[in-house]
Amino acid sequence: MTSSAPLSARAVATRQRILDAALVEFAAKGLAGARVDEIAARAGTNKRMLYAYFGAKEALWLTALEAAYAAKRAEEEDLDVAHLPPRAAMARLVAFNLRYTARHPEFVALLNQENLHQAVYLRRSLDVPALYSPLTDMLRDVLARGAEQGQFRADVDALQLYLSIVALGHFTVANRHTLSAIFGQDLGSEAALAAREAHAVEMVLGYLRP
Amino acid sequence: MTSSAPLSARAVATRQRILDAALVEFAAKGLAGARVDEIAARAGTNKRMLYAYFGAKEALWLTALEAAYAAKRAEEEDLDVAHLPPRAAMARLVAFNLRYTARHPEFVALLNQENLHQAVYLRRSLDVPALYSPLTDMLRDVLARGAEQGQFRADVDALQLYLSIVALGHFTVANRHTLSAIFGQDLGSEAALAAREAHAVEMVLGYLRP
DNA sequence: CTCCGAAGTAACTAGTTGGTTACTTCGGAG
DNA sequence: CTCCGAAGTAACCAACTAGTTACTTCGGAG
Repeated sequence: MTSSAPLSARAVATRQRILDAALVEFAAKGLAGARVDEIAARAGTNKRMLYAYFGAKEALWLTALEAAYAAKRAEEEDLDVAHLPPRAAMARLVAFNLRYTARHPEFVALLNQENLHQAVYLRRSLDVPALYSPLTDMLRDVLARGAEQGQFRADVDALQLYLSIVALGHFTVANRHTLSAIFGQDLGSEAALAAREAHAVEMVLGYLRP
Repeated sequence: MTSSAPLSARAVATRQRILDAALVEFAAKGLAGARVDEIAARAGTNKRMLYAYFGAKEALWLTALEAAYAAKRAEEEDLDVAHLPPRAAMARLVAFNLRYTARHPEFVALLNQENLHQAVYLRRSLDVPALYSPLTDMLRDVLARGAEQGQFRADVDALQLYLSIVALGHFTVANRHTLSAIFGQDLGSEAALAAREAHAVEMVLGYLRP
């Protein structure tokens, strides 16, 4: 069990390096395939300290997962679309989400792994509200404003649309290796991402057309 | 290395039971987390025969993955939309894909795992064309017919649309556990699937509207 | 009934790995 | 400079696991 006393600056730095290294190793190898020695080595520290701070491999996994959710939430909170007209705001939300997953394939990998675990670790998280995406509230607001102004249909299920927006971004990142093996194209290039983003935005806006 | 002589009916049956058991275990635990003893036990056989037929755990993984792709391809080949009007045909393709992944979460799990491996095993497959989905060709045909009849826009990127159709079905299955943990809803119920299907069809058709 | 390959059993090997113990060394605060 | 907690080192343990070996038993074809 980790100490609950406040950590010194040096201790905080070591802990953070372990967490960063864990993110890389868990994203590349999954929980079962990740190696504790490898994480410690990548962090420039040792197993002793890893166990001192995190207690167990599984506890490190959950902390890394929570940190990944928190990082996404923080970027979402910086997203301000309230001042944009509805269509531009919606395009912004779709593009943000697609680009976020493209920039953070490790987040996508962790989600996939946690679903393999049937979200067993996530359910042990004590901070579930922190996992909730502010995107859903922004989406509701933009949908309401769009409908009021006659730019969007009024009968949209916000949860369904949220799932679709996230799906459009998530899927190609999650499957980029098998898709590349089959279609022989690099889906991670800037050109491919730009095409993907344009398509996703058009798809969502096409759906919302009254 | 497995024997290349034709197998007896009994041998074929044992091999198939091992493959079926492997699919379950790999889908639940991933390659690194799966246990060979567990696969053998679930198949009602033993490690000796597993190694006799497959040679190594990784070879079993690739064979299970190829079998999963082949099973999907076989069902896709049974899908006949050529006689349907374009909109109905497109709705059919979208619904088929969404329902296929809902019925086969193990396929989704294997894809996610293979992307974790960066498709290293899939690239060793000697039968890459078998992995190619007939859906893409059907999609091109339906898009062309729809554009000819003025029911679809004419400037659609078929690959982008294919990725989106698959994404709409794949994502909620791939993330059903983390989404349930966060949103507190069972996305696998028939009601949820029906809502998801209706939404996905509307989204694609909305996008295709001229 | 016989025969032989399939199938099964059990022990084994060699290596791996999460986690622990028992120290020594380091680095920053006072 | 001293002190003490952080950090590191190295050996260790116990359990696990992929894969192998050396058999025995089973089951179907002839």
